[in-house]
Amino acid sequence: MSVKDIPNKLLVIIGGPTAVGKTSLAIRLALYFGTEIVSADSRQVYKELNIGVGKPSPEQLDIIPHHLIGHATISSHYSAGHYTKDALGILDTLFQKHDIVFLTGGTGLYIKAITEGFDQMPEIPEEVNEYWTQIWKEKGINELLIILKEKDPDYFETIDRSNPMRLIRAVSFVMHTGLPFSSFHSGQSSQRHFKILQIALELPRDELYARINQRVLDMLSDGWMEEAIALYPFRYLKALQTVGYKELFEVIEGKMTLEEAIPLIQQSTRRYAKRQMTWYRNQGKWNYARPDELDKIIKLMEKTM
RNA sequence: GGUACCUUAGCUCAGACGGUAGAGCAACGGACUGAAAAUCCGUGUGUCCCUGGUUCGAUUCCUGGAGGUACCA
Repeated sequence: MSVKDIPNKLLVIIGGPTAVGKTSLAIRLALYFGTEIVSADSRQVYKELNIGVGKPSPEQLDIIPHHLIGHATISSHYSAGHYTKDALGILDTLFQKHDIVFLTGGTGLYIKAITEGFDQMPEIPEEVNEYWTQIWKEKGINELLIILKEKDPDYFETIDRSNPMRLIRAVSFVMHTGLPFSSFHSGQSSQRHFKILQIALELPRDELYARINQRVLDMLSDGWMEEAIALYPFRYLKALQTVGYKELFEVIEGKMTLEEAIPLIQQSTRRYAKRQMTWYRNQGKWNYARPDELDKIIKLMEKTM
């Protein structure tokens, strides 16, 4: 029997900005409902990244089985497309055993891929991407705009034309496949065989920012610097374009001291949190709750089931 | 205690024959289909220290306070 024949399956998504308390709340809920947790975090997928990305502790991972944490390596070019496939596969398996499954993490795009779907597209080899990145670096953004305007005028009209990464992706796609990128953007939501309840955790901003500042200090005393030193040789990998690691690499290079880096790491983490909050406010249908409002969340779940 | 200088946005500071003001950083708002902890776009948020005076009009000039900095005692 496949999942599509079983009604009344519920996926509860716990979103919210970094450091708001997603992990511990999800564990409490998963314990209460006797189920498991799927992560939706674009940096916790890497086995080499630990302290600085706020992975659940080994003790926490012992309490509740977690999925899609540390299953990829930093050299593997893991992306939202891979995640979508992996996550849907795991959800299928988990819903064989459980009526309720929790999905939690801070990466809005990954969550959106689950709730609304992600169009199937041909894989673009990494070298193609690197080639056009090089062109951009050497000739500037205009070169990419000219190509895109010719090969995919529709997408050229809608794309953010000052965003190099989007342009590189679009040009790579168009030049490699010979097809307009826009023709793959159906904008259609996928049907899922489970119900979805989205809960965004929130805290007053002062409180959240204080937690972020403290968490950066905690991570450093847990050995974040040592982790960064070990990862320094890999600093150019995409996986390491990550809040905090970037600053610690500069400390290693002697460009600043750790004392100077700490406020900068706290600041970029706060900015990251702000971007996440913007996402939740404007993408998808979220119910808001504080991280200590367990009862409210359980009631919402009962109403949905 | 005396003398000089300073007090304008969250911070560092510009500025205006007198017509309620602007930079950098910070902050805030936004976008978002394969790097999304990435990347990109937008926005000045203000008792111009307080108090009287001159003036049609004072943040700007004058008086008197308060706070700060430096030097002299």
